[in-house]
Amino acid sequence: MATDRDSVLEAAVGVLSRRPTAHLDEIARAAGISRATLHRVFPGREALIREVGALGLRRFAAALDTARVEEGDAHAALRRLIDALVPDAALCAFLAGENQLYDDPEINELWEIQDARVRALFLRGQQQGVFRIELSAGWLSEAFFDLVAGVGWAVQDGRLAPRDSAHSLAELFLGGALRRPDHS
Amino acid sequence: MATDRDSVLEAAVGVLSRRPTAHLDEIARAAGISRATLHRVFPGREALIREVGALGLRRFAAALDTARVEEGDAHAALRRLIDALVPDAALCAFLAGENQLYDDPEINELWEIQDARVRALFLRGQQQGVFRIELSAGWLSEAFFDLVAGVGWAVQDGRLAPRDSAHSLAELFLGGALRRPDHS
DNA sequence: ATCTCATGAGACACCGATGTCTCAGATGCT
DNA sequence: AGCATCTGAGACATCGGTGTCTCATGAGAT
Repeated sequence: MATDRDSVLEAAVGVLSRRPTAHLDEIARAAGISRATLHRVFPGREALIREVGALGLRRFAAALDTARVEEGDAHAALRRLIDALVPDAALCAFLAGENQLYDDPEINELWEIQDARVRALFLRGQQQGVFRIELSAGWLSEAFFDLVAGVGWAVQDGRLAPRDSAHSLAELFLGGALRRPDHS
Repeated sequence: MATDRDSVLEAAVGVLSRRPTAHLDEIARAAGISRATLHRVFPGREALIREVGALGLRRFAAALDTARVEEGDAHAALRRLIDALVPDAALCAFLAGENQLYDDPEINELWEIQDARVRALFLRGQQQGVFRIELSAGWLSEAFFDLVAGVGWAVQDGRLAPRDSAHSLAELFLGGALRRPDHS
């Protein structure tokens, strides 16, 4: 039952995204299982971390797919991406904080692919004239991911209501902090 | 010579902001000293981490002071804060990623004070009509810090030029990713 | 030149987390 | 009921990082 593994991974994310050094005891307790069973499902800590990373990247890729980021107006595509990504913001927060994963070439490659898709989205948006061109697509994509991770942390710690998260992220990232003077 | 301690801390930040679990060996090597000397300067790992956090908060507070965030137009104050904060972005990246520090009540209190100053800046800006009021001051302040940390990581990893960092941060955070349609 | 002191290299014990094992109890099926 | 299977609790051994020590080296001072 794949759901079993995934539910354990889900619980692991909840702990690891906040404290990457959490002991296996905590993770097992968070998953509602014993440390012995955790070891039966995942051979060891390293494997668990890798699986969490892989899950995060699968979800990330799935969000890019469901948002159809390669299609249509870049602005609309980014809004779709935000809606698709925010439910997995905690996973993204984990990915952002875990540089240890970058040792694994397989994980690294998957990450590169998804990251390139996001960069391409921003580049396309710049070409379409909807995104600012003074900021590099690389920086836009990186900052976007930083804010997604920030949303994940804030929601987990109760500083941001899950209902507001997508809106807060979209408005800040797209529109910035300054009040639009509009045409005054 | 206090500079000695600080230079070690500086090197420690360079390593710890990227890998909070780095061994003392790496930190010592990064600082150009032996593990033995590192132990002579700081009693242990815990003390070192605490000192790095304290240094980060001192710098953070100093940046808030030099930027005079409590004075004048909130927009201009925030731009001053960005300029003052960006040189220590790596330190902020460390602070953002290190939740273990929050056990220490002294560190925690210092953090609360500085964080409140930033929140107050955004609140004042909202009252002045320069910052958007649809986004809570808390979220603005948190997102701002996330982006500062992101700048720190990006610069450290060479993905963002130090020269561009302040400008990239200010433009994105203040103006958002969308190209201003202005009055078309 | 000699002395003093800081440093680096290495050895060593300690400790905590991990990984593996066994066994008892629970669950589910026939 | 009897059996198979899974799980949790606990007891180990192992390993890696940390903390402490000693000793040799080298720079600087007198």
